[in-house]
Amino acid sequence: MTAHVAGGDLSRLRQLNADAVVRVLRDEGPRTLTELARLVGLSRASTEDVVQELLEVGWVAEVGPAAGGVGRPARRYRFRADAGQLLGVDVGGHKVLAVVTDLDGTVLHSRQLPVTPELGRSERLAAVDAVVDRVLRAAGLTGDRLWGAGVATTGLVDGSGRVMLSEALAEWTGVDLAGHLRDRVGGPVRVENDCKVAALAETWRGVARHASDMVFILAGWRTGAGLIVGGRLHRGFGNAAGEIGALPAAGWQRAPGHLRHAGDVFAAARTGDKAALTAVRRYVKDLAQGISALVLTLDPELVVIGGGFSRSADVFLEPLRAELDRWCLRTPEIRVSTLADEGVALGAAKLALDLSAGRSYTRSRN
Amino acid sequence: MTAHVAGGDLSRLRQLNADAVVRVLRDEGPRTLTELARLVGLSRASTEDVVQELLEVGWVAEVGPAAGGVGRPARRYRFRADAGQLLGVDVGGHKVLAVVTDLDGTVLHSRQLPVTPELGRSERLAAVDAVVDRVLRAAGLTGDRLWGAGVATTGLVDGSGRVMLSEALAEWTGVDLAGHLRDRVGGPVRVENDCKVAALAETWRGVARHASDMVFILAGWRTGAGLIVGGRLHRGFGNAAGEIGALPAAGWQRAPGHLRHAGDVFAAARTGDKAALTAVRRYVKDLAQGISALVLTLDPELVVIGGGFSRSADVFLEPLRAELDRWCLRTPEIRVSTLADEGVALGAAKLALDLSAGRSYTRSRN
DNA sequence: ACGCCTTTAGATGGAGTCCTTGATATCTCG
DNA sequence: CGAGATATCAAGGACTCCATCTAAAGGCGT
Repeated sequence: MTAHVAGGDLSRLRQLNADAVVRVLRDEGPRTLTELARLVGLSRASTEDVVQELLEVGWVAEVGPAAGGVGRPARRYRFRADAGQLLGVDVGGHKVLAVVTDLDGTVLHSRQLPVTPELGRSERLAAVDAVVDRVLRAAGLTGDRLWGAGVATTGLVDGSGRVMLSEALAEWTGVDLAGHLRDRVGGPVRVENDCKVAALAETWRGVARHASDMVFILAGWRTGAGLIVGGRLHRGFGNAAGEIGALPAAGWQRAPGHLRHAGDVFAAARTGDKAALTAVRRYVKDLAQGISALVLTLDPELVVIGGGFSRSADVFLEPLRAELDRWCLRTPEIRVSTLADEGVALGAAKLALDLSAGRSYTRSRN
Repeated sequence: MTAHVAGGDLSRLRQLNADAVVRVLRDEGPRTLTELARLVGLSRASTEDVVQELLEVGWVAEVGPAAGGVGRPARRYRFRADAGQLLGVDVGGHKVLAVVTDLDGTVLHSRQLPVTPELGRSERLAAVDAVVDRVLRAAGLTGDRLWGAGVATTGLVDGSGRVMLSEALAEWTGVDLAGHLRDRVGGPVRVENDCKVAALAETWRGVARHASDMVFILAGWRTGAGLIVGGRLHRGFGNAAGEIGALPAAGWQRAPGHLRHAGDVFAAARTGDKAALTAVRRYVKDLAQGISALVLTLDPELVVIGGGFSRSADVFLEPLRAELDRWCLRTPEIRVSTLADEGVALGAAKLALDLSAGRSYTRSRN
């Protein structure tokens, strides 16, 4: 058992207060000292001291005072999202995508390469290297300047960053992705399943920003899920949480198969094509079985639909809602992801950010 | 959004350290100052100061020094479980059970009354009053001496302690249980679903003490589940987490029906009775569908079987394990609850304890 | 332009908590 | 009975937070 948040030194208190200040500035935007003091619950004097230290270390910066208002103009401070950069990599079957983001999750640079599911292990790793190389060059960064890197890929991933099982990608089981990346970037590296980090991305920058219990559905030619429980990514004891597709009653294995016959089924369905509509209906029926199992288990506030099919959500969202109503005690709100192709990579960057949390807020003493 | 653990006052630091000391003494048993200091990470002098304060306030007590050993004998301190008492009430269909426990969850007194599912609302409430009355009298306590009270009952319960929906108990939907109890006991009162609190009890005093992700199954004439996720009870957005029985593929509604025909099916199955074995097999099959949906969703470390049938677990545990192996990616460890009839009431007491957490550790400054 | 009002900036002293160091106390072992 | 080991107790110093006071910097009315 690790030590909880078990008190400690005086410096720990300062750490907590600095963390609170940073969090407020990050979440609420630029604030004056007086506002900050009220929001974090410290006295003005102490807040000033904390901010002074954060200024020196580079976590915050001063912005021009707000115009208007009575009294002496207050200095205003903002979170310095540009204080560090994060790398997020999405290693998929059909593309490898890497992004460099700032600490707020704004994508600064993005590069990708097309690949195929059949590609061999070393070729895929080479593609990863190439994409990381390019995006770092575009950002004008070397790997050791990064605060951290996150990698997302399909399949089960173990705690050390090794791919334990990947059915969709050739020669991918057993790859030590974290080890591979660690040689190329400084800072910590973490590998995680793509559905899981996509869920992270939705709570960070997506449509689930204020949900503490959320189910993310990756809807595409593969189907998967990522769970946010109690505000945190839920991995499960063996990192296999959310793998409801294994349940035969949840027809996630066969679900996308219904869509395979026509060319662009969704477009056809939009025009009223009977066969396409039937295919979509079948797809939704299978998909809904799995989602309702997840929803009944967790009773989330929100279900977010992402993945490749999400851009056609207008076609199947209503049928899905109706189908869920049949099974769920309380059908949660359903929203469609707006993060497009970058969702997974963005979530990987968030993984990196969480990893580098607890970076020192305090100036090192002499 | 509530304020996280957002730093604050100096006194907050003392609070955290006192909390750490109390937790260590509670979890690890009596310790000397030197051991305590190492375990909580404070200096010896500071630890001494904290313990001194806890002694004055009554959270800890001194015990005789350990015999043997070289050097000056160290004073030893223990957590004072008897510093407060908790009330836990289990309002079920067939019995109403109330316990008074100490802060460690040791049951000091226990009283129960038989009831029937058909009993009217006011009669059931009268039974609750009677049982609470008796157990308090047995403990020599008045209601206002209690630190808190927890109540568990079947059905969905809302945040304010009102029963939103109960199908098993007559006239029970809409009862304001918390309000009813609040008139009779001092301290905070909380109401929760019985499966959920039974899960709590298992992590407190049962077989799941060190599991942070656990699925509790209440197996009886009703079937239900309670979830521990990330070390905490997971309630869900609408307090309906774990209601997987609503999924038709999980045959939890009909599962116990298979057992209804024979008298004591489990006893018969134990003797090799064919019909009984078939009934049990069918029961297990239905039960396993629901459990595997929960397990695939959460990937818990542990599944705990409780409820009335758990005393016959020897008959169905192996078939259940085998059935789960068919569906689960990784079948978790399965254990049988040892808390017997008192599990739910004990969990209710834990509910009360969590409620009164954050009670002051510090002497009030004049 | 000048003074008044309001709000913030910056400085000072005090209180609370923790740490380090050293002196003293008590037990075991030889 | 002394040496060694370990614990208790006390004093001084460092760090963090708070309350309070004075100075500064704007807007606004005259």
